[in-house]
Amino acid sequence: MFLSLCRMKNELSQTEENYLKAIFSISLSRNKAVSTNAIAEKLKTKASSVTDMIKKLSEKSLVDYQKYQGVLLTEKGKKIAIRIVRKHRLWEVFLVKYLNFSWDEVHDVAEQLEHVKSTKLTQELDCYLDYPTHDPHGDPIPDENGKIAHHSDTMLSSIKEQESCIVMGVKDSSPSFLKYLDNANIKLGSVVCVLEKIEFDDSMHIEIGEKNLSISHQISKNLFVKKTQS
Amino acid sequence: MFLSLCRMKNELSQTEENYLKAIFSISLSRNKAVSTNAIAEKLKTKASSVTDMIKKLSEKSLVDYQKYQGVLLTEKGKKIAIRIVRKHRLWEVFLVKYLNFSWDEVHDVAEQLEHVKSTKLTQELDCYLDYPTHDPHGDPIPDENGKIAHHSDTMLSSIKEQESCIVMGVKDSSPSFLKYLDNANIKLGSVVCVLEKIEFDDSMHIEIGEKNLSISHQISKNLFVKKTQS
DNA sequence: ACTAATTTTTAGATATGTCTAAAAATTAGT
DNA sequence: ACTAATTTTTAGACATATCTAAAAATTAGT
Repeated sequence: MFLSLCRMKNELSQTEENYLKAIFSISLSRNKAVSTNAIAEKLKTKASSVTDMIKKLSEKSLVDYQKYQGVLLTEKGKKIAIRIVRKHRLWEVFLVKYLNFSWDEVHDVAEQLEHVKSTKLTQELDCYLDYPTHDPHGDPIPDENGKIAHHSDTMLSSIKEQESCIVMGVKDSSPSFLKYLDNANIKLGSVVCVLEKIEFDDSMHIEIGEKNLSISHQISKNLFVKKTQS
Repeated sequence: MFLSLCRMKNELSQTEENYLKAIFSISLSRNKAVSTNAIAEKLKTKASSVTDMIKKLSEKSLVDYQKYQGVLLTEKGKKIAIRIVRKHRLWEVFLVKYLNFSWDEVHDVAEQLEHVKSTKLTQELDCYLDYPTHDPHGDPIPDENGKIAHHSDTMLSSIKEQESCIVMGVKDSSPSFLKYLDNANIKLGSVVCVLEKIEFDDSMHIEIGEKNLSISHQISKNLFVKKTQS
């Protein structure tokens, strides 16, 4: 018996899945071929390891690859990547909704849960959670067919003085940022009014839930918002 | 960097965890050192692979091992094995209770979920499920400190004519057996009355929920029961 | 107690995924 | 356009976990 179980069942290893996810995630921002270095940085590994893995994924027709030219996911690869993102975000919803996790705690556990293989599990979880469209950070959850509701792309930093908006998601979901938001009582759905913008450092004064607050540019440029229709 | 992530965090690989679980499971029935062959058979691998892994586990003080003499779990190893069993069974309860899995479908998925590492996850899941004491097959779920409620050890086959009992668990939890039970409407908690025992083939006629049924010895010797106090 | 059968271990390979260091190709600066 | 800097790939190792085949130890039969 020379084939591993993964190969026999046509299943991917966790590592392979993580590479696909990383390539998918990077190609969302820059829309051209993804560089070896970018993948290495994302996965905290070395470029040489990435080259090796890319060759393997290329042989499985999950990525299009030409030496020195970076990679792009094939349709097949993209489908798998989206399926993993879907599972990751569904589990995040589950952890927050039912298991008392806060939004800064879910990531590491969801990173593990996303690799559990069972179509029924994903479907039933989706149903149990009542088909959520967004995860606890406001990121959209792909549906069963891989369709992704597109994200708000307006940042709080671009809102003008005296305008109001609703917090739709976070661009940075590092625990430190999320804890800051918790502390400032900024949540998904919070209504924010921009009172004053300081030209000097791009910070702004905002009103949120009866309270006034000063936030740095670093904060405002990491919050996705939707302008309120007035 | 020569140490893998697992080693740095003092975490075990899924394979190592599966070996501990297998050794634990085997040592429950025969209470002496567990043979290399028995482990190999349980894990569907080769004796030589088992020897290699045992050496590794022995170096980590998870098993006591002497060449040619089989292995026993150390306290530390046993603790870890029990923790994995606990996680496995909690997930089984979750899958049946909330995700519409039947008792013959849960095993493979739970085998994957049991390796997810997060103390908080296990604790919160336990709480969410309302601290169940038994999994869907009637097997006891170890508590947070590793205490295991001991299992009923009476088999239906040992019940005398005209005596009644309650189904407490299954010894064999293969899908085919579980599907048979579903079909015959035999569940955990079902009240069974033994009407007649056939000496020739050890089969028996039973009454279950207003209906009469004939079951083979193969069935009756795989059902754990508790005699009803009358 | 001595052979025979079985079990267990060792030795040497294979496959996956990683790394370092050096070579090759690409991109950027003048 | 030509060097210099950067990026990417190759080559060779290493660690984990597996296997086959052969050797060693144990157990069982007479």
